[in-house]
Amino acid sequence: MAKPTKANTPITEHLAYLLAQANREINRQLELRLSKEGVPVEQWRILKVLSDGNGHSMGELAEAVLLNHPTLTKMIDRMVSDTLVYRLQDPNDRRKVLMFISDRGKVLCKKLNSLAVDQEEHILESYGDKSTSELKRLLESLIDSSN
Amino acid sequence: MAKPTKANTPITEHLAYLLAQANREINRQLELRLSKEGVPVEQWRILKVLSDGNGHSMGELAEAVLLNHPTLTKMIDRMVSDTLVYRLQDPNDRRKVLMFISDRGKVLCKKLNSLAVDQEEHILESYGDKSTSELKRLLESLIDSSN
DNA sequence: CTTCAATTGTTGAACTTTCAATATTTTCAA
DNA sequence: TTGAAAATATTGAAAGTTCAACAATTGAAG
Repeated sequence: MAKPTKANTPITEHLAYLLAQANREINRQLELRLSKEGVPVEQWRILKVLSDGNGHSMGELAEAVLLNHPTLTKMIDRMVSDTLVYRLQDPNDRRKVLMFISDRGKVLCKKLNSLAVDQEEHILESYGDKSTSELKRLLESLIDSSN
Repeated sequence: MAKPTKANTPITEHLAYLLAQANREINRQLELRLSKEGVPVEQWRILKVLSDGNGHSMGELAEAVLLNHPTLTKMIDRMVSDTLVYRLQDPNDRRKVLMFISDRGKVLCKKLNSLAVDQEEHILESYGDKSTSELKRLLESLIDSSN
């Protein structure tokens, strides 16, 4: 008889797959709401990170919004065109560029936040308070354990 | 005093963000392993779904491997070129195309499976048995509750 | 039956992302 | 202090994805 292994496990039982599936679904829902303002999820993330009012370098920002470097550069180009954010050279380290949110960006970010909160509330309703916070806890700890 | 809201919640506390972050990290690890065989994660998923030996229509497959339709068509084009899979018209419904895995595809799939199992075991080690199964359970139930 | 709507899959154009190479500035060791 | 290595951001070409339109087939209502 063959040795029992995990090799033939259906794909739906792999953690990597479940994460991809859940992410896809939740992201789709969020995308749908944000599309009311014509903004991709990544731009919302950028605005949200910048909305502390401080300057953030491109590297820092790329890490925070889960984009790699060249992709972020080009997305920021678009957002600068839309005057949602602007660039300033870092006076302390002239290799760096510091990104700031504009007034227009702040206004948009507020609208987006409330659309996103809508979604979180919708999830809470169908999925439950307890499951949600437990899931968040486990995800955080998974991320920690992966570094 | 301003009404307390969730609007200013840091992005790192949103479920959508945590999912994206965890997915990105786990996916990156898997990608790294599969790159030993020069295969993207999506192709592994396709091979795995087809490795039941049955024919699967493009629509069914797209759903299962989390790709949208045109993207799958073009990825399958590449895999047909690499003779990992092949197309047959469905005799019962000639709108449909049925995809099958080739022998070469089966051999490759086996190698990929063991690379993926490696990863799952690595996660189990650092993250723990209990957390992993609990996380899987919660993800499944989140996906269920989103339909 | 016949015709019109729905389903299934592909295609081409537009857009986005990625990889590798580049330019600039800073760091640090000799 | 100088020169090599590291860090930071951008660019251009190649590759991939997406959107909208299309083609083919089936289903179903009149």
